[in-house]
Amino acid sequence: MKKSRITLKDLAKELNLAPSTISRALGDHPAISEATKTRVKEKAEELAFIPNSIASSFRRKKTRSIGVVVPRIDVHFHSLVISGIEEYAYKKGYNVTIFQSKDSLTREKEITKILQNNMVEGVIACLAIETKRSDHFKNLKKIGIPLVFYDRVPSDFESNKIVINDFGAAFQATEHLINIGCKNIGHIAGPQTTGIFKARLEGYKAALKKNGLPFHSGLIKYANNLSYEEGVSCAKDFLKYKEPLDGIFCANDYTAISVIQVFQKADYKIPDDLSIIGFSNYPISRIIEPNLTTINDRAFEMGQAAAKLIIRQIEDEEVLIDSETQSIKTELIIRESSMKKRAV
Amino acid sequence: MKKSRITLKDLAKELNLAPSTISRALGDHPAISEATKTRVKEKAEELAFIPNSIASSFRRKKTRSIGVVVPRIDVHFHSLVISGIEEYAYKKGYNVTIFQSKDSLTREKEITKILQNNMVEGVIACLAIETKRSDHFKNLKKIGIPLVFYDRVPSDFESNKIVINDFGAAFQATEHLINIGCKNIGHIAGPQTTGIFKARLEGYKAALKKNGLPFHSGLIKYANNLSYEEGVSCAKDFLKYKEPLDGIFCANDYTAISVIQVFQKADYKIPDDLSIIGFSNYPISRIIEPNLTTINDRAFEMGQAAAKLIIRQIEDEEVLIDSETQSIKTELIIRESSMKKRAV
DNA sequence: CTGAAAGCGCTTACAG
DNA sequence: CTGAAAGCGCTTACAG
Repeated sequence: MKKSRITLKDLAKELNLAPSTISRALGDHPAISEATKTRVKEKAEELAFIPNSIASSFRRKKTRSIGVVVPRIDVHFHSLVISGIEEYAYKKGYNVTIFQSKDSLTREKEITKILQNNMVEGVIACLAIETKRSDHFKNLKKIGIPLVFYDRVPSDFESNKIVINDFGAAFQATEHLINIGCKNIGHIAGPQTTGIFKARLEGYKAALKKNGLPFHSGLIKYANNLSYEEGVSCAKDFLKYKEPLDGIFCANDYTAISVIQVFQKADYKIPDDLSIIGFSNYPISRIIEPNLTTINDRAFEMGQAAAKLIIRQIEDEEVLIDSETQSIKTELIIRESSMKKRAV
Repeated sequence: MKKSRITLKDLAKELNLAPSTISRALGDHPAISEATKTRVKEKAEELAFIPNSIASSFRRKKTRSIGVVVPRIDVHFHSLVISGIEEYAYKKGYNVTIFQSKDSLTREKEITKILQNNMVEGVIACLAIETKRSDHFKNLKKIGIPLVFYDRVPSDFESNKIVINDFGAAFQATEHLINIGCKNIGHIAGPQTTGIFKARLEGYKAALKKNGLPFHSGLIKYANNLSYEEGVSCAKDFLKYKEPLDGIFCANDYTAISVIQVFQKADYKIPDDLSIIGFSNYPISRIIEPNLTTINDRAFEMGQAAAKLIIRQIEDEEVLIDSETQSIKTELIIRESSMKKRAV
């Protein structure tokens, strides 16, 4: 199947030059005369010479390739992050190789093992849900492969991180509900073993406290996967709460949509009777009726920032910074589900 | 930054064996004694030896890596396909490197150029919308890199393809509308320069014809991107059609959801007054109310099939098949938006 | 401005 | 069952 391809040496023979000269001419080395460069490049074009980048990578010990480990590619948030990574990496001449942990610790360990084999110059990762301790990533760091985490980041060792201010975003969302007049505000929370969901819950609580609103544990429902179905069941629980809620802040968009639908069926007017806010700005949030107020978590920008940081780490000879955390600015997108001011 | 790593040679010296023996022991070569294998493997473990896979790739001329070119990673359909590719490739020990054409022909050409440099052993691609002629992919084929297309496949040369039967799926969807009693059935069509959307339109027409329903050009609206917004505008046009429609088959889910919403606002009961079918089974289709009847296009399975086919092509020494087209079975998922039988 | 030479870390055909 | 040797296709320090 494979045809044998033209090499530098072939080109050299053809032109009566040394392979080293060809290599330098093609690489626009300043010491080579313009005349030679032109000759070489024309011949290369003519013979359809394509440099063997594997040989080059091997020789230089640089693959210009970065590895990305995500829980699942088909989760919209991650596909946006990957898109941002690819976008920036492509501009800088880097390849992006993707692995899915499927949220399995075992698989994540396998992947980090594979990634040690010199294939990639840097790794960007979001931890699997199952992952509590991240020693397997420490191994990568130990052999000198730069590492950047995003979203779910390790808490058990210092590393580069791209995050958003989950606490602040949740605080802002909750305070927005308070500002439009909500008094009984519920929260659908994600698994509290994951830092980001813990922070969202804390932000919610802090906003209540700051504004002198009472807090009852019954105002919080926990959803392990924050799935649409779990959202439905949380919303039904909220319906049974001792006094009617007038605001609900949800840790993601899917559960927020469940709340809209369940309360609409119970003859609540949204946003008049109940205001709802989600998190992530999924495409569905601007399609559902009423449109959903939500937090833009800027997944694409997170990906770009991660790529930028990892490439800087790869290319900087002297890295003086041991680790770096970048917090990406979020944005509260106010839509119909929290529009109306209510009488106070 | 980079620490210098242990090599085969280091291991060899340590154990007083030849590098070739180490290489074979680690690779479980049958000629090596069990005793030696054990010694070598233990030492390798002890010194945390990791084979340099770039050196190995270079030597063997095999990278165990496949390139994937998609229009956009963050389009759910493609992220599902990629997920399927990664899933199968991972099991087989292949890496997946991703490129986004952003639906730009120029960028797609750049990418195919990059892919010629020996980095990948095979390429899976979905053509950019802009791409009409695919000579740039022919170059890959010419230098012996196996190629598999999915979804948007080239019409100007023979190649391996993973597709669905768009004609048949559209036919089935339309006939389902007819079977539940619809008489005036509209269609929101995608750009007719793309084969799959043409086939969906043809399938729609064929079903009308077979069942003796009249066809008027006013029953078809064209949407270039099949975006939600375009869907809204098509739906508004349908509202003005000379007689009321009782069924609409849409070339994707987003436009179908627009139709649901626009007609609901015009006081249509769905599905009683109007039945609606989408295409692709996006997550939103089971969340929107009423739930959307749609075609499961099995994107994940397409990805798996593409990966399987490309790996077979890479590994088979003697390829007797010049090109192969696999058609993945689709499924009509009947939900609320087309549930009700109507009086005939 | 150009060339000869060494070598990156593996693998494999050949020899014993 | 093990080893010596050659070589994959580049790049680069050194020499002239």
